[in-house]
Amino acid sequence: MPSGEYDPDTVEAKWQDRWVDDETYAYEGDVENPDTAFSIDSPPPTVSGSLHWGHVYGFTLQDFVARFNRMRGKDVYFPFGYDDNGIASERLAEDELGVRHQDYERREFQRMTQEVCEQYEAEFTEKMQSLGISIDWNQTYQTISPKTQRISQLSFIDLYEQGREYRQRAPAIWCPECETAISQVETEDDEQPSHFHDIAFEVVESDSIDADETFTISTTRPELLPACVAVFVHPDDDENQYLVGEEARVPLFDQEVPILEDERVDLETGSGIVMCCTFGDQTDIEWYQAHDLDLRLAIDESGTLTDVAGEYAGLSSEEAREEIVDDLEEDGALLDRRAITHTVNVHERCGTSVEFLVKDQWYVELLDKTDEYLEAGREMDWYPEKMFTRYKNWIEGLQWDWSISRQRSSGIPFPVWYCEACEHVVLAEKENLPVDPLSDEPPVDACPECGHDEFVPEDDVFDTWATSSLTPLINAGWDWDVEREEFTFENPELYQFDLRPQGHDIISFWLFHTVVKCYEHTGEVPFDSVMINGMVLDENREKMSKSKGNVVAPDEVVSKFPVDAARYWAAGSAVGDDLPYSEKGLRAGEKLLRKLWNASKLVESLTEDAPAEFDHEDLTQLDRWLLASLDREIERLTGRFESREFSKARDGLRGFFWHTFCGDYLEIAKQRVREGGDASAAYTLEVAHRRFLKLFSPILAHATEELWHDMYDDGESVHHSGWPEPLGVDADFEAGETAMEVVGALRKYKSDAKLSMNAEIDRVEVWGDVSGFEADISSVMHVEELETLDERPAVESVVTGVDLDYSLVGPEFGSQVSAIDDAIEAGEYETVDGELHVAGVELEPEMFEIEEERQYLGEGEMVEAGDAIVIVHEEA
RNA sequence: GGGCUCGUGGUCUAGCUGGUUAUGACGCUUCCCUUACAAGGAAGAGGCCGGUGGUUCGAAUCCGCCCGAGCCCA
Repeated sequence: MPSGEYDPDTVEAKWQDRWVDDETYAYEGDVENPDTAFSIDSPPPTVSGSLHWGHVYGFTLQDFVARFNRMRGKDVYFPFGYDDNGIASERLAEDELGVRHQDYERREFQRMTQEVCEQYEAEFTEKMQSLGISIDWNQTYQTISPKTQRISQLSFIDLYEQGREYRQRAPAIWCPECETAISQVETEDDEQPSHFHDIAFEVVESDSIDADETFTISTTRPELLPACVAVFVHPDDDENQYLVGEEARVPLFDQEVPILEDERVDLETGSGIVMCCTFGDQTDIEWYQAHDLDLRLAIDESGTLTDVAGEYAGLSSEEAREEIVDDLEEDGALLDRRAITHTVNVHERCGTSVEFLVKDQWYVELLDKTDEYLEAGREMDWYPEKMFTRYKNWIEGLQWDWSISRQRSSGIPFPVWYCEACEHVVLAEKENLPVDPLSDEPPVDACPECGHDEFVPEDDVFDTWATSSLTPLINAGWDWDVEREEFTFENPELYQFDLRPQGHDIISFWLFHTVVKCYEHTGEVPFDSVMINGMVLDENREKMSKSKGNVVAPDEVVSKFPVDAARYWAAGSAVGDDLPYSEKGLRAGEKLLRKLWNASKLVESLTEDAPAEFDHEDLTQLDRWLLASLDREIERLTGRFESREFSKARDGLRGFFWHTFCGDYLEIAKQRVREGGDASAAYTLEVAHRRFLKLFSPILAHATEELWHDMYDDGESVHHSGWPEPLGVDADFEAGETAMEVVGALRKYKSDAKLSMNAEIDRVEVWGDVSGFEADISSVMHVEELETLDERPAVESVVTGVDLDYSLVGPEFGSQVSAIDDAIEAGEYETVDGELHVAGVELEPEMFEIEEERQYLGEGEMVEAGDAIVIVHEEA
């Protein structure tokens, strides 16, 4: 029985433990009847040791959907994935164990990583459980596990066999210090001192160019001269326009390269003419792709110059730079050398300037099927709908296929070998997966193409998105059935997934790639619906980031506020909109918890003798009115949960509970029960209260569970108690509304008269239909004698103006509306037979309403109550 | 630089298929200890709906431009 103050610390921890121990949220898994499952494909967070507040927000929104559907009788599949297949966890393992991944066989290092991650995963689990998210803890997976590796490799093989993958040479970002490829997100900008070298290039003699014509190029990297493949001039650069279409001769190395024009030339830097080398920076790569330039690879993996550099081959790039500068000077080609600082791309981990290398890389073909992928996106329901635009724009802006190769030493390997002689691709057998070609043998003894018997293993690994994009397949147990020679699902009833949650920042990567891959593997769009969540901002509406130091730690919040208060906060904005962290929002949640708790204590004390059954026909007007109003609220609320309008669901339910139930109804009902043992009221209180607990349960998961067990059923969780259906009770809504307005008017009267709310009032007259509610009004407002008037009391009405219905007047009279307004303002109008004659036109009765102020001249004091009139008589 | 989204009292928001009185909550002011709750109740103040043009009889709402914020891409 609820008593005293609500103690969330104890209550929440108790239920979190019990939910886990009792497996309250376990997925039953009825494969027979796929319609009962409601499956969620929740993107797994990166295991790096801490969950941030954004995770809490995202998971809480998913939990609203999960709990609502569970209440509606669905068998909810809510899994949890640990994303430990990535750079973050690789580094974690290296740091914790004091090792380098290069020193281990890939599989072994992954086992070590998995072990290190286990501790962090346990922490994740504990934290998620302490947030009360209704995850089924029997359904977890790790992206580094052999099972996931198998699925990733199966995916690769399937796409290859479908002809959706190809291999091509392309630039990769390379750290010469770590001797590894890195992704663009692992680079950062760094200001470094350097030198600008002004170097004279000769123009190759032609019909329009004389033999000794030269121009100047400014570069910080003269060692890249041997890699120069073109020279660029800006289209707006009138002075140098004559060079476009000619050829330039590179000093010292003498290769002749085209002079082209391109808008990406920075006119402000150096001479405004720039050389393009393969590759010095990102722009060089763009030029290479845009202008179909040659490749001249002058620097290798270790930062050493190659044979392309002729006599400089074998030197490090620093050594080569110095020698080349010296030789240029000797030749007279070095016109100037000056110190500058400039921004360079460095590896965030070691600070070394990155190089661009050209590597063979695997691609998933996308560009030929963008229309289909767009259509696939359209087949899903988007919450909110507007976020589909981002998916659409992303697809429409695609310019390259998806590169899935990463030249890293750990990660999930490509299950591929190449024939040493003819480069024929040999794939692993599906039943043998996962494999690592670096340690495992290919499945054939000789090349099926040329018969050669030596193979080169592919040493690249998959881009992590290539694995992250398979979570629906991981969850549904996708696998290759050797007997039947087809792909199968262990839990086919889960696919398509009913809900895919996703942050709006990664729609383009995570969601898009997942849709593409699953669509290609199954021929079906993986998700029935997508729910996009916004970002959590700090209290000043700024993005949370470690460097700003404005990150909110979940632990801190939860130690200060109840988890249910955080859940209340999370329901505070439209899905898809960013939400600022707000302690005020959390406090509002606490207030609601307190209100619910206190109201429940009261209901408990009033319903001890409540009958289990009561014919609804025999309930009093007020009781039927309350239940019928609750019916309406349930319908509204259900619709809002269905359309994932959590904020409206929350505020609507809160308002109804707080004002209508606690404010209007409970005040009356408690007197009826206390003073007369009213069974109708006691029954209604209990029915309504049970329903409120169910309705609040998706949001206030802990408090409702505690109250439910205390008051109604210690055996079953409120979260499995079933969503209430409307009772279909008949009621006179209008009379009920009027009665509540009369009560409100009497409260205002007392407030204005500085009377206490339980002060007695001698006599009240009411004009207006409150039939059936008279006794309720009297008892709650302590009215000795309440009289309803059949006739409108003698009220003197003073016309104060005319209220036009512009939605009718506007279309009818158009430009005359302002004249009508002016005439009314000036009082120049009259009513004739119900019509309003004004400014030379006649308005129909439905177009206007005469506004009047009512003054009561009789005895007692008049209080307005909407359309009703209340007259208070005090004997004094 | 390009695309998308957002901008409403001090704060967070509803409304945004155009209709004149802009919703609710938090905070604030005044009053009320009424035995569920004073962390409650009643009343009240506070917004020219980011700015600026336009469409219209009428714009928070539709359109153009500008400013600011967030995200993605370059």
